[in-house]
Amino acid sequence: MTSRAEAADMPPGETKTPDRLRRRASRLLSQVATQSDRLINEGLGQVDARKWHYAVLASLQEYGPGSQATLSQRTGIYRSDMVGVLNELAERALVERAPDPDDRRRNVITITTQGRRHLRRLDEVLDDLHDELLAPLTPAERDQLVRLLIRLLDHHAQQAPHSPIS
Amino acid sequence: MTSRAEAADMPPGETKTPDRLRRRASRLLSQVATQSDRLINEGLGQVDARKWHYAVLASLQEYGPGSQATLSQRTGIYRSDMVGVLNELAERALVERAPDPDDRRRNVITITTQGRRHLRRLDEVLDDLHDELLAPLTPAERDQLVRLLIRLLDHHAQQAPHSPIS
DNA sequence: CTACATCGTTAGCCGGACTAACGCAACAGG
DNA sequence: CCTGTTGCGTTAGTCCGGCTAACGATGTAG
Repeated sequence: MTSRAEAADMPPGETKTPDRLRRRASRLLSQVATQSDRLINEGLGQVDARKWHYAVLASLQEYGPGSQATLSQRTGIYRSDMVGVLNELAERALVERAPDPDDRRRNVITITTQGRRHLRRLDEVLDDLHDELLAPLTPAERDQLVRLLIRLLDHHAQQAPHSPIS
Repeated sequence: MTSRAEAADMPPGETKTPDRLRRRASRLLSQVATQSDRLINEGLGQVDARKWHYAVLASLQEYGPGSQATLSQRTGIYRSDMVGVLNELAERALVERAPDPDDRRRNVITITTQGRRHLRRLDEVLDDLHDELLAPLTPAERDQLVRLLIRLLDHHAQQAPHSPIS
């Protein structure tokens, strides 16, 4: 319908553009995302971290302390999974989980000094990993890619379940 | 809670961009891929299909019949999962699975006429879905995105496990 | 006081990527 | 001809990430 004219009525056996498989954005996205995830997970694994650790720590550093629900929205991590992530972070003393005196249902999560140090380390590691991930692209292209993805995300993040901020 | 405490322990002169969470390509990729997957799955679900069906059918149409192992490489679907996909396709008579006389270990998979018709339908559906997925982008930008992703994929697909063609 | 919403937490589902192992067939070399 | 190796299809199952459901404790509104 909304594709390049070519497919209207083709004899059976003829194709439109020869590599539709390769060009379908959905396929590309999921495949590249898979590669990316593998890379990031392996890399972060070597410094005893997971990508969620980064998300939470960065969110804390940039937007300040918050309840688990808040962090959940900021990072896009489900609050059911947030529990485990915060456990891991608390174990490592990168984060402090204290009951909120003003609302005893909540925990206030604060990043510790160690946490900040660790975050800096993770930022370095991630910079390197992204260098590897985006190796074939020039800086301008990397920027372009990021911009495009952000626009897609912003467009779809609205009516998404749980609709995360980032 | 939304206190932009940044200067907290930032070494003077060295300022991180404030929304690193939002700009990390790895995060963007996985988030957009998730949205994309949701969209595609829902859309295809409404015509009793999965994205794997499309991958296999398109591969058959474009590169001709092949063994399951061949299809596996062409589509990136693991051969252990290919079994199930082909079962589904064969149930629907979109594909024929016949033993290869030349090598009795193999099955030769052929697309049927029904399969070709179904593929055309799927292509339409996918065109629409991609229109929705890429809605915020101009045609030029969509193309740019696809190009960038292809380059990333090609770069990483080499040393990947199972290293699929597409 | 009652009804309802929110928070943290636990448990569990589901789909997708991936591995292990099997039986079978093909093939290469002695 | 036998023998070890490799490729094939299949089964089973692991692991992980996104997501739902439900609970007890707490807060809030009528």
